[in-house]
Amino acid sequence: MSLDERKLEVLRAIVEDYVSTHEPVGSKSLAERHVLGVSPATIRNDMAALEEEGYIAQPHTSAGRIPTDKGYRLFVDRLSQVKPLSAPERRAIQTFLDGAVDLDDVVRRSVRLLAQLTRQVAVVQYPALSRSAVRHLELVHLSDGRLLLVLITDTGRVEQRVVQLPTALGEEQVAELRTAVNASLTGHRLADAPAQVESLPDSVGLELRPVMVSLGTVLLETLAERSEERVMLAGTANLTRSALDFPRTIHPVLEALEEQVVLLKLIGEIETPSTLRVRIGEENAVEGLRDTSVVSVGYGSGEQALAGLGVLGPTRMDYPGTMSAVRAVARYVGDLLARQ
Amino acid sequence: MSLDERKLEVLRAIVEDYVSTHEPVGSKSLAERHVLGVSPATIRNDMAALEEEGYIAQPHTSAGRIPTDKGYRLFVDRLSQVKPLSAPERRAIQTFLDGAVDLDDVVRRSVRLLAQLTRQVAVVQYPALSRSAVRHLELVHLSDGRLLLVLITDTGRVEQRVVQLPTALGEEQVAELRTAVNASLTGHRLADAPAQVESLPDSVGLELRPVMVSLGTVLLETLAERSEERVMLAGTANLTRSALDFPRTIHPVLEALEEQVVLLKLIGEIETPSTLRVRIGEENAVEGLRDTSVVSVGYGSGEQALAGLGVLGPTRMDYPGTMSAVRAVARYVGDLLARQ
DNA sequence: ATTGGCACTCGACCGTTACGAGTGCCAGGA
DNA sequence: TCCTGGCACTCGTAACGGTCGAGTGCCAAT
Repeated sequence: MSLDERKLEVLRAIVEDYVSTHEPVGSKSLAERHVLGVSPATIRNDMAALEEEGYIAQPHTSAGRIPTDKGYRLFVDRLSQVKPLSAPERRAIQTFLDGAVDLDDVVRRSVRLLAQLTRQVAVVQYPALSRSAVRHLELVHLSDGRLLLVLITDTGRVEQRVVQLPTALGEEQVAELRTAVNASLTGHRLADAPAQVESLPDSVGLELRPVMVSLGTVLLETLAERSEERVMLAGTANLTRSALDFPRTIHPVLEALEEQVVLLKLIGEIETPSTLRVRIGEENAVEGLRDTSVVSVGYGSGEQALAGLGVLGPTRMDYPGTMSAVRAVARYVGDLLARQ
Repeated sequence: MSLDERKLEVLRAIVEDYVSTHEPVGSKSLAERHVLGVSPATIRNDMAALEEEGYIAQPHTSAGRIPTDKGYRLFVDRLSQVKPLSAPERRAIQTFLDGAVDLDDVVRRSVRLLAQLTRQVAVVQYPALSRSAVRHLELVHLSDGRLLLVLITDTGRVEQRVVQLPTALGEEQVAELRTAVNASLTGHRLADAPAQVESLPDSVGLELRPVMVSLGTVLLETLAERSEERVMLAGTANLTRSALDFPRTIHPVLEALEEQVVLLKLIGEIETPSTLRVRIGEENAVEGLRDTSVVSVGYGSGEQALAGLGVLGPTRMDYPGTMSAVRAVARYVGDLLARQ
């Protein structure tokens, strides 16, 4: 039970060495590479204790020790201090992101940046519709009794859906609809949309009410279906940099990454920005991601996060470095979107 | 030089066996599994000739033969007949694609479908802007002297860019701009946009001309930058299904797939629809895709292709099956977009 | 032109051995 | 009580050597 100061120090040393060398670490090399002030024999005793407690394990009898998920967890919680980024790194982030011309570009640039900085797989979620506000709603009249509904949010997201009309419309009627919809929704958060949509039909002439109803339905549908759905991925190739990272193959990992739902589970579900979350190995409920860790965080300007972003890599990753990179990128992206 | 009928038959048998077993094929097993009417010894002679001509090769002395890129090429050009899809497959494609609600959805569904049908990596390019026509242009006035330009094409693609205004504008002025821009561009193909944009400034009042100029500039920029740029990928996990498929690792392949430019080179550059193109191994100019083949085709309703789609897999792939799946999906997608 | 026979090549497989990194334990010392 | 050097032990890896067999090329006979 008792993990005194030195044992923790030994665990830290094991994690650090294992992360950098990718090989089980033994008592002798530990004593050489770190200033622990004791002999290998003493370290061996500590290691035996750490193994007893489940923080480290031996791949086989005559090998050194590697950290377990539990060991990494302790390391992340108590032993690591967030490594600040270097000045050039900060500058690189800034200049790279500042060049973005629209939301797509922001997301694309940040996900690439994150992949490059951490040398891992990066995931960035688009700002959730429900947490954005309506900037403008546009109705475009298509040829045959159909209407294209274009929704533009204050974070720059654009969603479109075709609405099948119950009756054909004239241009002036479309204009009336457009005015009414914008009057009641522009500036409002989309989370409040259901209430607003409720009262929409009352704002137009009698003969337009059925049209307004189907418009409202489609709007709510879009909100429900696409609310959190979009994510962007980069750096998949980083998974294969060192073949030793994954016991069997990376197949299950790639499969998991193809599932949007899974990605959203990993990155999403974030309420307040800038609270880093680290999920290590088995802590990922997803089968197939048992040998990976996920570092994620919410981004956004205000109190509430707009969406999440993060990084996925082998359990054996550089946690301090990854954590600081993820946090830094999230901050910049949040600021950037606030300035839009 | 002379490749008589039987030698071709032997080559076909070798390709078919190698594709299905993934192992070098020898003369004896060839004689057993195929009705060639001759003894293994004769086949050996033919194989020696085929090797002499460069159509097959031996991994090492005491092994069977495998096809070379040149061998696959001959197979694709002269020996394979496109395998028609089964009725259930056709139906599956139809029902799966018909459920799409907008362009994003169409692309997402087709790329997944293609990956699933071929069990390989699928790539679908968004309809090229330059080959689409303008359905509507919307201008949304942002707070501080900026304008959001939203471009909607007849294929359902939506692009947006923020325009930095030289001077602040009133709502009526924005309306004037909107009317003018739509009047001159709606219905026109975007390939003709440069000419149209030229004359835009003349269509509005004097004081709006500088604004119109910057608007035109941004429009052309968007066209240039994003014209062909967007693609969607699926089925990356299929690369790892059989570890034997790639001599070293799939790392270079994954890296190549991360580069949009590379993907566009593979899938794009297509003028007429429904002409299948097969690029085998070394024929891909891209370093890192030397062990893969790409089957691609243009899709679109009319004479000219809107964009391309295709599939990437190990050189040792089921060419007839892949080719028919790619062609079928392209047809359905083309029809679907024409119906929009 | 085709075929059966035959000698040859060479990678895959398997058991043996040697090596060495790393461990656990123990007895002696601070 | 805690630390340390010494030592026997374990076990995975690498290297070696021998066998096996699939597959070949060649040749003489049909």
